[in-house]
Amino acid sequence: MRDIDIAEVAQLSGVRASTLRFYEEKGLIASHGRRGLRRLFDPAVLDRLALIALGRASGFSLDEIARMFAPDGRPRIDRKLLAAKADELDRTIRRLNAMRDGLRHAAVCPAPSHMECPTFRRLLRVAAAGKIGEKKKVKKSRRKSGS
Amino acid sequence: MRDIDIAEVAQLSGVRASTLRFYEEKGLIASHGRRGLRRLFDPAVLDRLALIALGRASGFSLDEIARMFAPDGRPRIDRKLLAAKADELDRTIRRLNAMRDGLRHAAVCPAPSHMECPTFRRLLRVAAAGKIGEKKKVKKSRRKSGS
DNA sequence: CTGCCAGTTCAAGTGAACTTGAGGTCAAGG
DNA sequence: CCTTGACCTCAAGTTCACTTGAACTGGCAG
Repeated sequence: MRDIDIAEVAQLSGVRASTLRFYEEKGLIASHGRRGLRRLFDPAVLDRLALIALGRASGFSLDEIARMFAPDGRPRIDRKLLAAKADELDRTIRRLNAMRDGLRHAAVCPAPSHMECPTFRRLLRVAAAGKIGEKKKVKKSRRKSGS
Repeated sequence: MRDIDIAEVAQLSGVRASTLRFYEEKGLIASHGRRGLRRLFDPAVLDRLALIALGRASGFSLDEIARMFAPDGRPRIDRKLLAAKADELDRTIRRLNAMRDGLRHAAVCPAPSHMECPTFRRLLRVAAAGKIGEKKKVKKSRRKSGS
């Protein structure tokens, strides 16, 4: 099963063909040849896509991810950068934990209005602090698979 | 100290004036009047901004946040929605934890290439799974206060 | 009274990450 | 051989969350 076409890559990875073309244009992935005009990919592109997904999920931009690949295409990830991202992620996780606890509480809070609940107000302070301090946010993509 | 102007709100909240106008236009906040043409805000707008920050930080879009306020302006947050968001956040956190561990490991991994490291490959599978499953991502904002 | 400057409006621009549309091509099946 | 349909290219469009620019206004200091 050497060389799979874009439809298959899309199928196997869950990434749209248009996105795959976009990624190729950006230099994030490479097609290995063509059959007629159809791109042919090495199955290893699937690993690469997973790596891209990983990077995105960890807060890297596509450009940052692109920079992680050596010109030759093999991942050459800067370990210092990695450690820094891990730390950043750690801080994000801590804030998210506070958020989740706050939300969870607010969901069952007996106070008539959330504003009257001390726990909720504390959460608010956390949110505000995060915002003023370093402002980090989570964003879910709006595409397919409704939760 | 009744009624503060936009510059003060910006100062106190860390939110730019342009953003405040944008939020007002979107119906997320309201100015209570004007002195000349300058908007005057009730200091309570600061709570509201914190609430907005909280929402953003928890993954709500501005539109979703807007829908959380009753027409009269008081927050009328759906507890079920809150619980759902908390659960979502929880899943995100779990994935982020895996990411962080993976990054952390990759940063110190002795394997010559990350691709040859089983731990890194496991991380890749987590990333791919998350991606195909529900695809959630974290994004940091690019504004002020360099990390 | 006059000018300044921080505020105002409205439209347009930005950047990230894609998606969509129009028009074209080609390998395979009937 | 000819149609078909999946893929191609390239440009433009979309969404989100703001920011920026140009032109204007008006309260307050001097």
